[in-house]
Amino acid sequence: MAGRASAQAALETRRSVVKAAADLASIEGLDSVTIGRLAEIVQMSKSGVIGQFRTKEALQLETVELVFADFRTRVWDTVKRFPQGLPRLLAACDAWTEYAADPGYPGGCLMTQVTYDYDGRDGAVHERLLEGRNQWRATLRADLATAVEAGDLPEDTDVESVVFGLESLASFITPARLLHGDMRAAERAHQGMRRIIGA
Amino acid sequence: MAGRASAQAALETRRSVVKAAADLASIEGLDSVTIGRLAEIVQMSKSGVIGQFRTKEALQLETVELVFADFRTRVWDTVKRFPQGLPRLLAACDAWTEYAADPGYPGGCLMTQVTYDYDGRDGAVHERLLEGRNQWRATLRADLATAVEAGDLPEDTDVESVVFGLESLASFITPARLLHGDMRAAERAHQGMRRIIGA
DNA sequence: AGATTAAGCGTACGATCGTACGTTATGCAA
DNA sequence: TTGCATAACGTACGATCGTACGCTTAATCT
Repeated sequence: MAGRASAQAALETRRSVVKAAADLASIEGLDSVTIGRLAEIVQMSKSGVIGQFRTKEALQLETVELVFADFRTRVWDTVKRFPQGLPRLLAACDAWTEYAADPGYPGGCLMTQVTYDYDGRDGAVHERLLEGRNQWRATLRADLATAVEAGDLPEDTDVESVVFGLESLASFITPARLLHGDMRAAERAHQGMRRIIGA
Repeated sequence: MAGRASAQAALETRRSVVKAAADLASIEGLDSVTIGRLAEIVQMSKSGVIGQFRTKEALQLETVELVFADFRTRVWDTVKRFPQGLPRLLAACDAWTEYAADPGYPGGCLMTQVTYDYDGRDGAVHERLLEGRNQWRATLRADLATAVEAGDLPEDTDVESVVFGLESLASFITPARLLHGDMRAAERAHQGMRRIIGA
């Protein structure tokens, strides 16, 4: 069935391609995702796939956007109603570890995968990734600062190091699960987070 | 200069290829390393490069072997003289974070890179990686168990979760440095490790 | 109804991928 | 000194890569 000019159907096509790209990327890395393999998965021609995005980098960027959207939905949306400070921080630890343990992608948490894939590269994906992660870091920092001000955390709390620790623990859930077969990775990460926060 | 049959010279060639592969892999991932690019770097023909290893997977495995050798030299060899238990564990934290911060590869710690690249894949590299990492984990577990027995750590220490925490923190040094530009990532990891251990 | 727009297809391109093969040149053993 | 093993070469192969182009077809708008 060639050539339905319905903008709505096209949008659905885009989404299915991006979803397939995310699935593949979670296993092999976003940079190893190939137009040809995507075309096979979504049962389209290569030109039909790339035609939606004009360039591969645009497809990668839209995939990253999906990752952020997922993270926002699964983590931020369940936490934003909590009062800023220690309560929201602890709620974030819950939602965050839960998300990393069951991210909805076959190869584990795509946020983690993309982070380690593009940390040492240049380009638009690297830049967008950094921007998105910084937004989350800012939230964590705000919660920590508020918690310290409120007296819920010790005065000498090293905010930057705590943020580092939380991100570390969340990021190791995927390899612990996939490589070492650790099915309790999420709860270990959660336990570590509490210890790092030191509440 | 084609065809020197000196086994010694050939060994040097192998090493230079593997070294180049490690350098490249630290940036783009081991799976993205290409015979052609390696040939360019070491100034050889593609067939000359692959001829040393017969297959690309063999080259990848030998590269992983180099990574383990480096880790052994830089971390294990500097801590193995310490008495098993808390002293060796703390020494390991020092050497480990130091290594991750300055691994000698342009794209950061290759051990980390390979871990996140192959955690969700099948194959010989995945298997070898798991084996190598498990060896290190066994050492950490032994130190923790001894430390608990000796009364240096609390009785209720969750050994497995502490191991998880230490590996997490070490693994996030590279992305913190490369992505977020955090030049103090190693000391943050070190600080976190002490907290996780809870000594 | 006719014109316009755009989704998706098919084909083709130049590059590069990993690997196989035969050749050449060298060092070492007989 | 002759013969053998092998390091490295050059070439070639089939696949696959990302992308460009033109065509067909269907939905939308005048």
